[in-house]
Amino acid sequence: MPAKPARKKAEPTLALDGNGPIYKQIERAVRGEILSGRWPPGHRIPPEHTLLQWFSTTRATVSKALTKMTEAGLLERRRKQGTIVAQSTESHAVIGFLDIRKEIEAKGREYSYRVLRSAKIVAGPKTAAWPEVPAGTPILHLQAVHSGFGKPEVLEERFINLEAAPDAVHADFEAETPNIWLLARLPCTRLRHSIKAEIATAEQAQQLQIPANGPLLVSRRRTWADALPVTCVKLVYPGERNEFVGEFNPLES
Amino acid sequence: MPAKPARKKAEPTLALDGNGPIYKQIERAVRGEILSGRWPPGHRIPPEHTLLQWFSTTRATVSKALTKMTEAGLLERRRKQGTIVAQSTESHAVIGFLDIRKEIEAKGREYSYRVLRSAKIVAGPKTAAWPEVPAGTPILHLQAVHSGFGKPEVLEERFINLEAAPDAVHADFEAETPNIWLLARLPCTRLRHSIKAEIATAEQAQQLQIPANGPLLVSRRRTWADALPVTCVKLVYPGERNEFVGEFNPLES
DNA sequence: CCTCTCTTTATGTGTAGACAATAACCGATA
DNA sequence: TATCGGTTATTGTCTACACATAAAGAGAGG
Repeated sequence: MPAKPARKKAEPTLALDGNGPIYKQIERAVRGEILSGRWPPGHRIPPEHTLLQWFSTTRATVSKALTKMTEAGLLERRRKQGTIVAQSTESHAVIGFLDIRKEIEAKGREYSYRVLRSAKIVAGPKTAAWPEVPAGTPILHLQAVHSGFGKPEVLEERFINLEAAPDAVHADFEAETPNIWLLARLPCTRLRHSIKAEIATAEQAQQLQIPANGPLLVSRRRTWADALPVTCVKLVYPGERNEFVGEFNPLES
Repeated sequence: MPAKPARKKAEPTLALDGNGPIYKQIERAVRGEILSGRWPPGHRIPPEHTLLQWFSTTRATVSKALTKMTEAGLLERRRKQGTIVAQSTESHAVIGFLDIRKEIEAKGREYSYRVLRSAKIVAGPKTAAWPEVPAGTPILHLQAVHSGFGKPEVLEERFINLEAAPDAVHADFEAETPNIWLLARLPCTRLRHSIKAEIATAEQAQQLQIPANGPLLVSRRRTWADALPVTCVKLVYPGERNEFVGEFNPLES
């Protein structure tokens, strides 16, 4: 005798849209709840067991969708506790740091790289920006300009740890930029970078062919191969002409 | 009659290290080959079928490891064609863009947020930095200062689309910064930001209490909720005192 | 009241196998 | 030779199930 089903939960039981793989449909459905605010930050979403019934699929598929969203920072999952909507939707952003050659060529300009100075030194006061190398370490000190159509675009000042890359003294960096040369030889297992703004010195302004005291965007990067410091590079961009742009789309991937 | 086995491949058949989940061990093993240069960019790695034999596991597990690395940009996979090591080992980096309040409080300073100006305007020449809103859209225009111990740290100029967030006119942004306020109400589905260097105007220098013509780091962000532009914000940091730092460890996750 | 243990819930990881989709490859044919 | 078509290798997605692991909660014993 079928008595009144006595609404068990009255939850709307999300629906799939039939587009593409099931795990992506689940992702869209859940994301829709979050983005619409129906599932606010901190909300505990139904457990996998419930979702697999709503969507008539298996745990592996539901889990794949939720795990992906967790990696994207949209959800937080804990055993026993369940899955909750993450608190901070915005946290960090990705910025493109392409190969400078590609950057310049992408603007349709002919690329050239010219080494202004190349000297073998030892770590000391000159490498103050690179505190990780012990004083006395042999270092290759490079100063160079990246240009497009002969017009200087970026200044580069680089230190290369010759204990990590002894061959660097013989390399032809006008044929292959140090960045590329190093990457091809030594794995980069750690990278640290920073960005700041500075005012152009007279020398920099002249080298970049910009007015004196103009703004500069300075990017400094240090890389390691395992525990061994490999290189420290300072890239100087004219502030007026350059902008680092990043785009982040929480909806995808 | 067992003839000489005639070395089939002589491939070293990578080994697992026994630490943690199998798929992570596979990840480390493969990453090791890539970072060491033994598998250079463009190299075709053994198909899943081979790897699952090397590692005595199943396709699902191998696939999980490789798919994860693909999402991280280390590999490229195509049906039938196989899996190859991605060309650009270095491509982009993550930069922390935390809540300014947290940034300042992390330095141990007492945070305060003061609204300098708040005006209801319509989109037009004043919102040139925000081309996505059609002219005539009602906009809330805010100017504010983030301070630590009373000392100005960051200038903020913000536009809020009142069609997206009509309540913003009544919000008390000194109690809750616009960033937090908006995030709690509207989902951010797309975010676009850029960084550039500028020279402080007299007014900015005075507001930030820095010398005139000093360097500034300018970050501009625009966000969308689905297709609807929500806010456009320009954050101005004194270049001397601030640095955006990011750390990236290709070995993890 | 506190602490310990047991149970329960939910996610984390793994196995085994299936079919689908894609694109390279190879052979047959015009 | 060039093109068409079938075969095959490889990844993409899914089902179904199993056991491991973390943590909350309940109950027993002090």
